[in-house]
Amino acid sequence: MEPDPERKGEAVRGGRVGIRDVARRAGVAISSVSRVLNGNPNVTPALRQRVLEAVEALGYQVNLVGSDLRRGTTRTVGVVIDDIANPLFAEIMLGAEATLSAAGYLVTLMSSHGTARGDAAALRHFRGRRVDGLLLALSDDTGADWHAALAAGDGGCPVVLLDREAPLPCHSVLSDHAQGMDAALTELVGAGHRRIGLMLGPLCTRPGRARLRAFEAGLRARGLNPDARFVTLHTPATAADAERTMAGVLRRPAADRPSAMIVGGGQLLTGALRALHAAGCRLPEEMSLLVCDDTPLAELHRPGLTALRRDVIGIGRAGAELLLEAMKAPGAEPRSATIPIEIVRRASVGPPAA
Amino acid sequence: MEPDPERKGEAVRGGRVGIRDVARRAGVAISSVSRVLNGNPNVTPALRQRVLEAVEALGYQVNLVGSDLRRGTTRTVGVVIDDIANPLFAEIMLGAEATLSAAGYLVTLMSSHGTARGDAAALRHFRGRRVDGLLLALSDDTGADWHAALAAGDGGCPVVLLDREAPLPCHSVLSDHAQGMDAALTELVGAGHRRIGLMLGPLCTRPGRARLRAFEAGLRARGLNPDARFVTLHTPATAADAERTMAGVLRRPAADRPSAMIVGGGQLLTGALRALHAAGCRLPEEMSLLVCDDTPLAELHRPGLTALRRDVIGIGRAGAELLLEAMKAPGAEPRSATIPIEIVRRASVGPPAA
DNA sequence: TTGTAGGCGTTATCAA
DNA sequence: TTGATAACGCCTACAA
Repeated sequence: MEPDPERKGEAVRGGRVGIRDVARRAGVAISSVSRVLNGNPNVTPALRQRVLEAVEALGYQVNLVGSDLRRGTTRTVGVVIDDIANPLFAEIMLGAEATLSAAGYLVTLMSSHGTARGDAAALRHFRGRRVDGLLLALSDDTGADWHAALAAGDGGCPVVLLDREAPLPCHSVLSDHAQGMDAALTELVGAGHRRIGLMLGPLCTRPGRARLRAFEAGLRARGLNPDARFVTLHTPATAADAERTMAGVLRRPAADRPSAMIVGGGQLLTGALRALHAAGCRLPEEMSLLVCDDTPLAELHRPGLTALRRDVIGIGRAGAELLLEAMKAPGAEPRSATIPIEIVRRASVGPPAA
Repeated sequence: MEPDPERKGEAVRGGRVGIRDVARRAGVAISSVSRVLNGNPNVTPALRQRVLEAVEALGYQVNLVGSDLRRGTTRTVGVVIDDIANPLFAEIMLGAEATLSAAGYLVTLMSSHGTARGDAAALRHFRGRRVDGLLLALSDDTGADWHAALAAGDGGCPVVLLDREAPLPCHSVLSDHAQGMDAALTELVGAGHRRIGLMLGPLCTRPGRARLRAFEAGLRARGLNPDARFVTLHTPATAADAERTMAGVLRRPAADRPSAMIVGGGQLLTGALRALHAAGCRLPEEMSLLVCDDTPLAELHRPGLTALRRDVIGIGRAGAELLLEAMKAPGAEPRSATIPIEIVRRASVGPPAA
């Protein structure tokens, strides 16, 4: 079987209709088809008409891979998220997408499953596919590998970090966790608590580190000592993990456990509440509870949960805006936006039992 | 300024290091670099060594766009989700990603913002970029445009619909909403309810349609008539919208409003609970509540919310498995998996007040 | 206004 | 085992 010269490349093409087929059918040059499809004004209505008919008749759809390759740009930005189950994530995306799509960019997303490997795979995919920009909430911002990729600078696309940090200056949107944690401690200590516990996610991203640091510093500044037994890290921050931790805390005699707990974001609250309910622990009579992120669960739980809140949509929006600027002026000085955190008082904080 | 022949194409290339640069530096042919990078066994260790050194030294990263174009395949599947804020979405992704990444596929995601335009944009992106398969939970499965794209069949990649339906046979994962709604009605009617209200999302996707149909049929089968005043559709299904609806219901005199409400998935529960709390309405004494999807909020709310539950991770897994088969045998007969729904009894359903 | 042709970065075929 | 080369599908000077 000799390859039919009329159909060369057909095996690789997969039998799809290509721009050539359209051109042939319309009896015009390939470049004319391209012009019509890209809205180039220098086209006779008659020619446009014929091309459009051929496109319709053949059901042609552009192959954007060819287009991307030729143009060297994709009008697409990639978002890497560590934990797609985080209740805040949807709102961050909302803010980012609104801004970016208004500017003509498509937004695509990959989850990195809480692992540095996932980060690397997503980065390889997006950079390799030549997205025009990247919004990164990586699973692990402590690795040296992606720092190198950032440092490469030239050749890489503009990047904005979402509550992550790198050893070199970098565009980023940073929540003011120090301020938030301080407000939390003020609230709890003000209510009379001295034994305060803390449940956090992993330390390999900024929120964990910032919250822990602020917690320890804040306690010391108030003349208290963090009790290492009641500060727990959860990697990854699953509900099941948090439930075990909280159950363990609740098994201790009341006098020997924290009178108040601060629970970090992500899925931790779900697990903590499961354990609390299972133990029949009343809030705030038997224990006070303060959550690091405000969610419908925190709001609608009875009693309502005192929580830290930030403008989550604003995080996405700020990230998108920084990215748009960076894509416009790739060389510009790294800038970062800071998102304030406020406390929302509800009913889960009260005076300690003892 | 004449273009320097040594640097031709540099403007378009954007000054990135390419495979040519690596080849030149290593003193080998381009094809040899490609072989090394793709793990082709027919390569001398010495040559491999030199190439790897050059790659390292230049910080070279493959341009997957070129690779995609040449190969005609991407080892990537696209997922289109109507509502990224839906609490179930993360678990669907979890199930799908586990299965697909084990099979060597990367999973990328786009949200379609609850609009048919969003669906179209996402589809154009993914198909145009030649993903190998598509998992679709579109915002609107009633449009003729994407049906045409599906029918095109040849030329398009394999597709699995997630709780969506098309006029032609198609791979799909379908939740058994009829069964779920029937269980819900059995529960409520069994508790003595006769006036049952329903809050749903839009009818432009299957869950809305299937639930509504089953609701009406189920009531009639039990000798009851659905009261049109208490069946509300929400497009899109936002919390604010649901809150308004529920507040409206609660403003009516108790004798003239439903004694039980069934609340659909998505964000509707959040809004409904806000209104219920604001009105100080006690569950189930003053009204019974049953939710169409089980979430942490339903579980941890006090009183616990009776809910319909399905194996959400299983939806993603089933979708991924169907897609893997379809990608292996593109011509195969469309198959569909059905996901059962069960009821989880908690405390929000009781006898009617009157 | 339209056509011709070159090249984007890669892989695969073929010859050496 | 290695190298030269021809596509993949598209866009864009440039020429006509």
